[in-house]
Amino acid sequence: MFCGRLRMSKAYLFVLCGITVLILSNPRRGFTMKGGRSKSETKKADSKLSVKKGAAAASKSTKKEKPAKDPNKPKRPASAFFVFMEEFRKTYKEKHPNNKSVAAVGKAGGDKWKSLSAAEKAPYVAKAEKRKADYEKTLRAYNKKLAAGPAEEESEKSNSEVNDDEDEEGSGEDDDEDDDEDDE
DNA sequence: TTTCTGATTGTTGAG
DNA sequence: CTCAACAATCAGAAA
Repeated sequence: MFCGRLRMSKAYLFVLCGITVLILSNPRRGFTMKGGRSKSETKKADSKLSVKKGAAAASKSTKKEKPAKDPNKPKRPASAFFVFMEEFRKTYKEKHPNNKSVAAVGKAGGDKWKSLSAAEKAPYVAKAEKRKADYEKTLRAYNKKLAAGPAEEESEKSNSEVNDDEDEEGSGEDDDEDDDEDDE
């Protein structure tokens, strides 16, 4: 505590090591304001204060490495838990409108999630899978774009670009197959 | 003003 | 196979 926040995130390390990178972080406000992702990760080590920081710090110490942050880079698909959370958050907010801690919602959500049965998780998992499929498609377009020409600044002309040959949305949206839950 | 932090679990990516 | 990072959220805290 004397040091205040020792747990500096990647961006912070950059600042300490080189301010150059920080400058690059400025323009990103248009894309994602929340650059800082949580670092709680696995609680196995119970290391809320370190883990990723330690490794990152070591790396940075030797040499500053840029994580190549691409604005076009597709974000990872939300897992079933996150899908469930989206809805859970609404419910929780109604019950606790005064709550402002995301941590509280997270805890409650996690607890509730564990309380759910496989059958109950089924719909969420199904949705998550769908998201994953979409993610793959997006990632594919992203890769292609990189191959096409990542260094292209200023689009001179509207390029239709991403449309890849290949399937174009043929998926039947409602794939609600019977859920024969196989719970053990 | 802008960026980071917290807390949850799951999934993905890299080693 | 295993570990680590990151996915959303939202208001507050810090620089």
